[in-house]
Amino acid sequence: MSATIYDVAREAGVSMATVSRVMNDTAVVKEETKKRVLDAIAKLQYRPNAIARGLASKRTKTIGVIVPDVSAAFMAELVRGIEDVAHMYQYHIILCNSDGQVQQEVDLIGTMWEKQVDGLLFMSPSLKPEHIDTFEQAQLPVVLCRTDDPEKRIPSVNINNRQAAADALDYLIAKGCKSVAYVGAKMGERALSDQRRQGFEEAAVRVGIAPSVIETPEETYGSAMSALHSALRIDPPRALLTVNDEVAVAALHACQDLHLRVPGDVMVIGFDNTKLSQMARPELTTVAQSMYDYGAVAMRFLTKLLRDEPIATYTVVLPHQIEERASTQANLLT
Amino acid sequence: MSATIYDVAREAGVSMATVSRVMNDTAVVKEETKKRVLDAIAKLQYRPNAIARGLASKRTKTIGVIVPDVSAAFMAELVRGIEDVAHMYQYHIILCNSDGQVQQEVDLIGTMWEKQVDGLLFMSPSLKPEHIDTFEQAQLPVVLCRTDDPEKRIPSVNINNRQAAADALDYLIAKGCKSVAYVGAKMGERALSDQRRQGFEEAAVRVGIAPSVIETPEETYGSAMSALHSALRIDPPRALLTVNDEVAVAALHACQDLHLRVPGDVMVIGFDNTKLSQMARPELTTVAQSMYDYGAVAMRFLTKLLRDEPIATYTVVLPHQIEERASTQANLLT
DNA sequence: ATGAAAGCGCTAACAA
DNA sequence: TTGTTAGCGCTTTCAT
Repeated sequence: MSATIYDVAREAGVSMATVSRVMNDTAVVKEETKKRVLDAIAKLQYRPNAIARGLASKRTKTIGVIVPDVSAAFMAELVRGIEDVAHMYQYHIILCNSDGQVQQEVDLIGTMWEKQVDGLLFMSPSLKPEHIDTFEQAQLPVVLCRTDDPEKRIPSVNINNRQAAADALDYLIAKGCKSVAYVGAKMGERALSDQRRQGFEEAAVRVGIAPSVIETPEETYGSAMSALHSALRIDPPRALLTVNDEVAVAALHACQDLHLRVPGDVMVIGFDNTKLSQMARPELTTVAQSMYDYGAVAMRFLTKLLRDEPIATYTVVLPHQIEERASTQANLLT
Repeated sequence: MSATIYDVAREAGVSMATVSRVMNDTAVVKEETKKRVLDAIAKLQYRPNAIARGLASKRTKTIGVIVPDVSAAFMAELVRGIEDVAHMYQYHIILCNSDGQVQQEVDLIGTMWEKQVDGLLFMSPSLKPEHIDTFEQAQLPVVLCRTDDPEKRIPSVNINNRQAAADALDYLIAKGCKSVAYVGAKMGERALSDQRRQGFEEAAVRVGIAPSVIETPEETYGSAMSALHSALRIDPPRALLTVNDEVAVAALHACQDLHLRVPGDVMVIGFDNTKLSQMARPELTTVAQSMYDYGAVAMRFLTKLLRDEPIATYTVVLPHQIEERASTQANLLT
């Protein structure tokens, strides 16, 4: 058995309260006593039991992180951002994958509650009433990350996906593209990918071009590849705006296969600015938002909530900008 | 405040011991009593406090996972494998990033100990004596994953990197390549990338070709790209065997830039079979090992340790095989 | 089959 | 400045 606070107290000839005090720096302790305690701690190789601590103090210094799937490259970057900031503030994270399934998500929120996490970072393709109910029931500080709550009931960190898609379209129009197609899947009604598509469609109407959409079963490389192969065969648009970088790379390759040059014949613009966008040939122009920052900001937001720091807004909107690379660098206007 | 076991006991008109019994199924309880307890639980929306449970039972159903960096695509896949199996066995994971720094790793092992995790999954570029000491001190069941312990002191799950690199070389030789260069960084002495390089060098000597190595500062796309640009300019080898898929994609593009055709002029073979290998053009031949399985097997191994299940071997060696794709599909022999 | 009671290792009043 | 003493919400003997 390893040493307890009681062993340290005895070794140092003080009470356990004093040991607790020097460990947590929660009250002034005489220098000399403090030294004795520290020595005892070192001698016994004492490590406080975080579980006991959690039970007594009702704070566990751990936060729950629920994501659809860490193995998606951009999610991993985002989680890294979360973990780094958590570490800065001495928090640990319990990571769970939900596969975006509501029942699974609800269950996980429940278990996080049982685990007495101090707070929750929640990511989901789209927020449902069940989620809200469970949050309420668990009485847990929650920050949504990359997950939109149209009614703004829960604090959240997002980008303006509608605007971002519109910006991307404007950019392509300015480049001289007369026709643009959006490439993405049809997810739930409020899903992130839907917002991007809507942003595109609205902007298309605004600038007076047809809001044509190439639908892919899933938003992955393979799925997009087959959808694009058939879609691009006849009358390909001048530009492709894709829901994410992975689909954009599929677009790049589909064009190649059909002997359409990028950017000469077709321009391609991705979304998310993942590492992938720089590992493609031609390099990919993409709507940039640092995934790492996304996670970092969300976690920082949660620490503010947990430490009762003043908060300017409960609905953080992160900036986005277009990262211009080779896949759109051609001048069609001349 | 939410309900406690005591509230449930009172509501059901039984003692808390009985409530505990029905929750944990740890002794026979009369059907009728059980029903009363279950009803009370439902009525009060009772959720057991996992922290209190952990303190009393000394088991937290939590395992620590220490990785160099989740944001590396293959690590994320591996972590997903861990989490899925953990979930199957009702464990949760606390995920930490160490950036592969020994001090950081030692600190994390310590905090995981404080957190009373039931076990540890440890990944590191190379195992140092400090790690072993800390494991011993923490008295924690540990499984190394993708981390070699040459002395076999700690249970581990690995592939045979030496053999895998040798196999890759043999494959290229059989394809008719007369010269092959290895591309990778010089990491620590026992690092995984070093084992791959050594396997290559030994095999090269065996088959009688020069063991030429192209060294990259880091094993990333950008870093490899610049190293390759200068290295391939004069007298490029017939084939490139790279330390991982990311570097392999860099190799693909570097060749392209220098007007070397792949696989016609230079064959390229990667390592790890990440999603990336299928998203490259030409698609990448690679030494395959499912990263997901890597994590899943390691976690399953740990559960065996924790449940005292019989264990066949403490040093699990996962199989690998060459996944043949376009980047090596040319016949040089005719 | 059920209950009573003693911890698990710590924090946080409250005293002194 | 330090010590005493209750708990925190459970599990787990030991009785009954």
